[in-house]
Amino acid sequence: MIINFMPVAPLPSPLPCPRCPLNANPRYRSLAAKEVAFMTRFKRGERHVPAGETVLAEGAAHAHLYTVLEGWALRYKTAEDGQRQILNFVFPGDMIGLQGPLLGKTDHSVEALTPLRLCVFDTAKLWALYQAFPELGFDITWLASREERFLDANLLSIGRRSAVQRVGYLIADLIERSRRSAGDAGSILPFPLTQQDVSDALGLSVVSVNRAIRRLKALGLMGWGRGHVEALDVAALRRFAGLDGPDERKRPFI
Amino acid sequence: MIINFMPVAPLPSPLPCPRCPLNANPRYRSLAAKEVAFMTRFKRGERHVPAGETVLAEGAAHAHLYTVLEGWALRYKTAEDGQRQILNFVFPGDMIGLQGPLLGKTDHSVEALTPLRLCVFDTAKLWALYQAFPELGFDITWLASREERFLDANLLSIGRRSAVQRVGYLIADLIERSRRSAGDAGSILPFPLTQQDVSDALGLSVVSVNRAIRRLKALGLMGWGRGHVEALDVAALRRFAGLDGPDERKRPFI
DNA sequence: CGTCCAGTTGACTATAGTCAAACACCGTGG
DNA sequence: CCACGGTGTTTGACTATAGTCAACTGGACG
Repeated sequence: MIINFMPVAPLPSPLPCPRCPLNANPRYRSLAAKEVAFMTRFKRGERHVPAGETVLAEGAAHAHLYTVLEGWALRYKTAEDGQRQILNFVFPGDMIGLQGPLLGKTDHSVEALTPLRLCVFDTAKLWALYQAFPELGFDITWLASREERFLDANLLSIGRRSAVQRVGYLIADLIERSRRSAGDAGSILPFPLTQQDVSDALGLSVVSVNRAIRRLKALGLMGWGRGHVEALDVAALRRFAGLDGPDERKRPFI
Repeated sequence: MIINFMPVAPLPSPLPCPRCPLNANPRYRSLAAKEVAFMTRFKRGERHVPAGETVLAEGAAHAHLYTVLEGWALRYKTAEDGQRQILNFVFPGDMIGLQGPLLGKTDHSVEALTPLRLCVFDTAKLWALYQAFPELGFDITWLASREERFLDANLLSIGRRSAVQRVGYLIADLIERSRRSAGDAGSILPFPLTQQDVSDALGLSVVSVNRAIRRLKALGLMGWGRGHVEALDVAALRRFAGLDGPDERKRPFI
């Protein structure tokens, strides 16, 4: 079965902020008219990144800050011996590149998993945003804090769970986040990760990931095919993996 | 050898902000007079927590927000089976409890490793701080972003390094952070973690941690005794563990 | 002097990693 | 339309790293 991932047609022109797709998502907290007006001036343009390409490279100084409008990406670091560790996944509404303007350099890289549509901001204007709209600054802290919570959970998962549980955890989590950003789309969901990606995210070998996946399939908890997963019993999968109920509250974005 | 950790004598009265010990640390970015004046109003009082006690419990709603003035703490999560995973360590100048007011609940617990002196703020006033001093809001985002970077690094360590390297990494990192918060204090440093703590931070068993420590001792990279470590060759230890050079820039605090 | 806790050690087990080969699917070009 | 190549997945056999269990040591403290 082939599932075309996200209809990122070669989009002609940048979307004006009032028609921002994020603002239309009922699961996201929408911005007030005044804020949208400000964002229009803050927005610099758009950037489209093909799947597999690098958005941001570790170490470099970056002039831009992004919010994902469409698509998935991943954040990773590379160890001395060349192995990579995926730190987290990036979904629509998430920001990319905050570390640069704050800490002076970015310690991780970001790569597109699917074609990506990014909203571009000038890092130099970040401070102006805090001054003009403290509530947006607050939202940025919110986003940073949420990222921290994801990392906390990943750390617990990698540090203390078995290979099968880890895989279940990751997939259940991604299913949830995917549905939240794109709306429920039946039980078969596009899933742009390879088993190699999963192993890089969980600190496992590809072989172990493969065996874990087939164990989860045998248990009837999920299905896996090229480019998609089947959400058979997400509640049971979450329970198996030690994930608690998803957070249903609306989330902000910038 | 016995090393008394931190001279937290039963301190009589809260320190006024102008005499805040953090502001005196040359490695920390000091606050402007106007900011100190604001913080004086923002500060609610102080809280002293004995070593081993809980500062903040997972799940609960907390009315307070803290900045560590003196002492070490650790942030951890508990897995379903009761095992704990230490997420990160908390040093003077770091904030505790930000997740509560931002995300609505705290997903981790915090425990004092040494006697702790905390500066107490009302979470309800956090938003007022963003409005009155956007630059302080910016600094809070800075702190959140820094925490994220620590977690990124830990994730790489736990996911992709061997037991010995992980232990070396953690100890080298803690030596660096300890020195930064307290000033260099010779090669023998107070170190309030047990090997059990180290194993909980690294997703290892105590036995493995013990063997790793003696391997590092045999290599002449460090020393270990009850309540202290000996920094024999920190540069070599960092290299061995895959840590890059420490960040020398001044850090903010609230 | 005895208890307690942290640390240490050895023997054995288990989980996950490595290596290597085969397979399945998809896209390409003849 | 089919052969071919590449990538991603699957499997088995073997290895290695770290975990488990259990006993013991040694210092600190009452």
